[in-house]
Amino acid sequence: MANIPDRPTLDGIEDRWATQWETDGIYRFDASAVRSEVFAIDTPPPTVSGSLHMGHVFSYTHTDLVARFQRMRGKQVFYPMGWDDNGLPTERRVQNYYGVRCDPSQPYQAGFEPPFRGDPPKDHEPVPISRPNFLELCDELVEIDEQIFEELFRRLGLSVDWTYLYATIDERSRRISQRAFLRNVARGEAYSQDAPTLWDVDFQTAVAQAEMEDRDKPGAYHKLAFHRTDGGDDVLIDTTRPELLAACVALVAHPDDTRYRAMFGHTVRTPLYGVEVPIVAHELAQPDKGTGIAMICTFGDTTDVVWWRELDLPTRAIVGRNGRILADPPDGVDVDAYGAIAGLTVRQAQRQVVEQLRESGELVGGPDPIQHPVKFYERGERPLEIVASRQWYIRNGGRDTDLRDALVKRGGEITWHPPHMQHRYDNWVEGLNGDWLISRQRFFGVPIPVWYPLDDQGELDHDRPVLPAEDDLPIDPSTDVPPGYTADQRNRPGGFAGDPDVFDTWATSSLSPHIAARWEEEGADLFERVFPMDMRPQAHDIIRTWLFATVVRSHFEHGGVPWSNAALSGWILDPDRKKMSKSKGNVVTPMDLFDRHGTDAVRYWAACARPGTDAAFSEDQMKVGRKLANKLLNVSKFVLGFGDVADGATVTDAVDRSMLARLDAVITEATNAFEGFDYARALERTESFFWWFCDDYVELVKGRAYATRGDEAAASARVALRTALSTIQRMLAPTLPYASEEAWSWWHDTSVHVAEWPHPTSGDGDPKLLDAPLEVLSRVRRTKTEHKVSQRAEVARCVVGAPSDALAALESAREDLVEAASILQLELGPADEFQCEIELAAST
RNA sequence: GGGCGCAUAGCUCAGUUGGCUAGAGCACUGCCCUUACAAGGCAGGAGUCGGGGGUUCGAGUCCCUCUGCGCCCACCA
Repeated sequence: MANIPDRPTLDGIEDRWATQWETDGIYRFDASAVRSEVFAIDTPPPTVSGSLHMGHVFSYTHTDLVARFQRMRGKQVFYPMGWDDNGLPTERRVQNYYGVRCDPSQPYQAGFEPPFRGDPPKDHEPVPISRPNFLELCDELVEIDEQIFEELFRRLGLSVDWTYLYATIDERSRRISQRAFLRNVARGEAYSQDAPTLWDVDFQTAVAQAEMEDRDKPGAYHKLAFHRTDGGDDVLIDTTRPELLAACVALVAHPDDTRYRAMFGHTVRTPLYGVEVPIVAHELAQPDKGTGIAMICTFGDTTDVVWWRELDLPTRAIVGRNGRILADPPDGVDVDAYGAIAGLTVRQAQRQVVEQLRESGELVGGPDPIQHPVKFYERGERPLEIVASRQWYIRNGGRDTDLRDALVKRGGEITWHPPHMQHRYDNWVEGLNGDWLISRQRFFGVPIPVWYPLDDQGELDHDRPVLPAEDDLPIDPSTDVPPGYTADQRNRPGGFAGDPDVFDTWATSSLSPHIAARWEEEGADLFERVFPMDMRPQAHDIIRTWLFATVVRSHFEHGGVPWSNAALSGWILDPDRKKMSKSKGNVVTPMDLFDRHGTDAVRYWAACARPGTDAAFSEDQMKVGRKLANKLLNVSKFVLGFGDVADGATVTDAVDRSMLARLDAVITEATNAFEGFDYARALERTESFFWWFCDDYVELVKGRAYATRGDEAAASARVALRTALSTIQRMLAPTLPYASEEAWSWWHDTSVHVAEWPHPTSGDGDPKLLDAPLEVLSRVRRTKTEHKVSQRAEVARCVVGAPSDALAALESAREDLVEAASILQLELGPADEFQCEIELAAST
């Protein structure tokens, strides 16, 4: 018997065991394992440009629970970690942290020192710096942030193999991301196109459909009079965007609308600008909206894009990439009227146009305020505009029914936890209305590995992109020179130009299985050992982005799904059921909670939430977890305190066999639950058995175990106690890795986390045998409580009547019962129904 | 407008093919220093299972319907 402390404690065990696990490498993945021996996890790489919050603790714990279970089941668990550090969030953080902004027109400054490191004053005007300088600061800051993340995840006890750490901006990620893209290009799955695109005017980048969200904003209907060229009455239209009047290319009504049917084919002149535009018909026009006839502008919204494309209308763009009205009007637009809005922001332009319309008398109604949904970039502050620009796309079924159907079918090949999350996937894929826009006009990202030839006039030829060889990856087309050219031909007629854009962050993170498993990297055969992976854990709000994008990439590259299971986690809510947010100042830092309650306790709280359900933040629940961990140490001390059992000692007593039979049922249930990713159910069953074991079984057999009735009787109890303890320690190990390891270490040389997950003992005990004796014990306790005496007080006489089955059970537990309840005289007799009379001894 | 989920004790939630008197923890109250544990243990009160209807010998559980809350999606006139 090794070293059981006199006073077991949870204090200090976390540092000790975290260090030991790292030293022993117990979470190392065996890279020689073959696919069938592996359980592979596609860990979500967290965005590092922010602080870690309880949501991270919550969902990453869920994954770790499954990982630990699978490891104990004998699987080689591939459990990598990654940082999603490329992309806009990091850029924004760098701007705010150093007080700079990226301006690609600035020259590079060697040894540049940023004006601030953390919290520039609010009135500080960001210093424009070159792209390379900006990227250096990005690299510097993510390194700091990643260090903090790693410390937290280690403390949380994630059984990650840290040797497989990756970052989405690191060289391997860039190479794999570019390689996969080139394959997509080669197969025709990726293409570039000049087309109307959702555009954020502040970040000045294109935005994908998946990053767009509706926000309810106030707006107003303005009723405008268009003048018929054939001399009829004015045509009245309602619009919320009068500032786009100069971009108007047509009016549109529903083909069946009798009010307007006669006008189709005729033309009107726009107010203010006097442009002649046709009246056209299209089914998307809604007769019940506004006056039933709408103006089509290039481009006011995505419907305008559809009309423009399907009705083959001209283009009159007036909004620039910076969100301001272009300096020069489109052809045919009245120059004087247009001059009043040139250079204004969209908002200013609206006021100006309304003023002009009032003066001209062409504003015949409104503004009438309304609330309506407006499209925003999810991180943006001003409404999205639609501008025409050349962008790269990957096909995703948005323009191709067959592909869409195939991708929906792929979704069906994944097992979803919980199952109803699949609806969100189906819903999203079926509602796609365009291909996946992957290029971004940003800086800190994986460069799009493409150059374009310049013709003799210096015009870009986008139709014949120059691609790098795979062996040369990763490349940066802004500094690297394409094959067949020399550096001095850059941006010269007859030479080449590099694509200035980077990939959207999802375009790289959609390859997380490939990056983690080093797909097609030199000398690596890891990928074949782990792919397709077993589990993709992630939050449900990024089904439409990360999950779907990963399926798309895998579908194209491998013709299959990237993983067999998707486990979706829920949100953390305030105790008052609102989504936790930083702004409300109610965020507690995870480290602080680890310190106050212990990591196991925090993990316990997370483990209590069923997969996919939202959970309330609850320190009370953590206290329960703390109690459980504490109890585990104490009961371990008690059981192990009897010392080693003699060789060959077996469980002979029916009472003990009954307890083990109950335990077997719990093992089976917990195992099945865990196999189905339901860590919460597994814990709940284990935990409730555990408390029953401590409160009832242990109390019942305690005396016998002390050898009050001889060594042979004691041996049965001791063997049973140790068998149960071993099982319980192992079953609690995923949830309480620290306390379980601590208690396990008192009688084992190796870690509980690589111990074998328990199997039922397949004994022949009767699980119901203990019901009647424990009922008597419970009644005795109640009687003592009611009479306000100590539980140690003696029972002078206890008369129990019971049916034959229960009577037999009581007989077999008689000695244990008498001792545990301090019964002086126990009389058992047959009765039709259970009855029990208790007579306390005269007060002591 | 379409889709999905939730509603059980004051609070957080179990309740998996329909089946004894609906459970647990927290909180609350009372008792007990019982040699594993007082950062503990034992015990207690507390619920018209959101409303209504139906199927059934029997419904928290299945069907219909209504209400409330939440999430996802949707062409901004």
